[in-house]
Amino acid sequence: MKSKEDKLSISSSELGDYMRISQQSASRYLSELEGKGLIERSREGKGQLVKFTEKGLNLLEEIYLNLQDFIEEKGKPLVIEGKVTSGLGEGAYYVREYADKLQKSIGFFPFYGTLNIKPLKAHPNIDKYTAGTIRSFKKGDRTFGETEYMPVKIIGDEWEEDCYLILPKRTHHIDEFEIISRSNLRKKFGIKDGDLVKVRIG
Amino acid sequence: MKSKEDKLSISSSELGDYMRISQQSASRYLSELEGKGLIERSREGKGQLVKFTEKGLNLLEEIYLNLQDFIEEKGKPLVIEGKVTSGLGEGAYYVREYADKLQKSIGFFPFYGTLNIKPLKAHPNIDKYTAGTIRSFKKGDRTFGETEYMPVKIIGDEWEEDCYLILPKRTHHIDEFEIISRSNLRKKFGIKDGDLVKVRIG
DNA sequence: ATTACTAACTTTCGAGTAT
DNA sequence: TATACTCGAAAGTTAGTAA
Repeated sequence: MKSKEDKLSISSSELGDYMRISQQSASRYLSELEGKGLIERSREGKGQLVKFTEKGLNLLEEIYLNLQDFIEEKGKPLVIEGKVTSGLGEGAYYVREYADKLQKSIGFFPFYGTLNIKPLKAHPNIDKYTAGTIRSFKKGDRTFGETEYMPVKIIGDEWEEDCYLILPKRTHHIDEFEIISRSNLRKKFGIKDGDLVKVRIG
Repeated sequence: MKSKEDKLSISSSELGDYMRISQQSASRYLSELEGKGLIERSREGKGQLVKFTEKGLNLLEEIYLNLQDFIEEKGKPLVIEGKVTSGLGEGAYYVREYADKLQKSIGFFPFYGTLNIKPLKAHPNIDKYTAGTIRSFKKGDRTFGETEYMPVKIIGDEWEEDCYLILPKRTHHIDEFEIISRSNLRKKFGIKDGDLVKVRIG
């Protein structure tokens, strides 16, 4: 397998030997990876052809980028490209509830809405860029969960704006960024769903 | 943890939350990693300070380099720097036994000895550069195991030489390269133990 | 607060096989 | 030859605690 696009012809016992596990476990591993949609298989007379799916390659790349981020000590900021989406439309409600706490943390009173951005590809984990945390709190009988935030620059075709990215601690790994801003960016810059923007972190 | 040299202050329950496992398992993981010499710990009042050891960082780097090799489709050859060592001194004996088979495979009759080279740092797995295999065989009651080989260039300060690297399939992962050559390289170039050389593969 | 032991409980593994 | 199922054994996980 010289290229990541290649198919690999391997039998379950060869894989077992290579991994120093039994043929049975190797067979089971392959079938689990297939079940998770990470690889595709096709039976051959002797052995089977195995190749990564798009999803599998993305997972590998995510792991790779996380390691890269850790091992190569770059001062370079992280720039992630993504597509503007509508999210769940709850942004406005939550920002309203968190607004006064946000103001204390980030220094401005937020626009009642979020810009949701879905990254186009795998990217390293951004947790470590966290600048601060808003502790969980109650209003009446409703509990609002802990949320981290970090400064980011949102970059469009002909504009850019300093904003904050919020990272609710509970709903980890939806992989959609929620951006808090001073004003309505959709109106200010004429942004609409599907537009490509960059998020510069750090 | 912004740098790989940093210590991380974390409690076993924080780690458990982060990994979505129990506090007990997080504690066990840390203690296993410590047992394997991959991390160092020191108890703090609240939590513990954790940092990677040299060995741990090397393991991470090896994983990283393997992924890099797979994901970034470089045609660049792999160059690994290492130190000449004496190995176990068995080289001469084994080369003698494999000599006629080696001649058929690599096209020249090998010098009865190997140059052993110990890589200075982590490097990607070189299995995929294998050019051919010498099947296991018997001589009298002695069995000689399967061995793979690949062409490499050994590069010293003021010289270089085309050689072959042999990869005995049984004794995987000693992480010392054994080099087969046309003549006695130690004599030819005045190489001695501890000298730095480069191995160019692919 | 911690870390980490013990004792259940749960999951994973692989030898024996079926196909 | 293959792959892959079953099921008893081995390994991993965690609730309950001790320190």
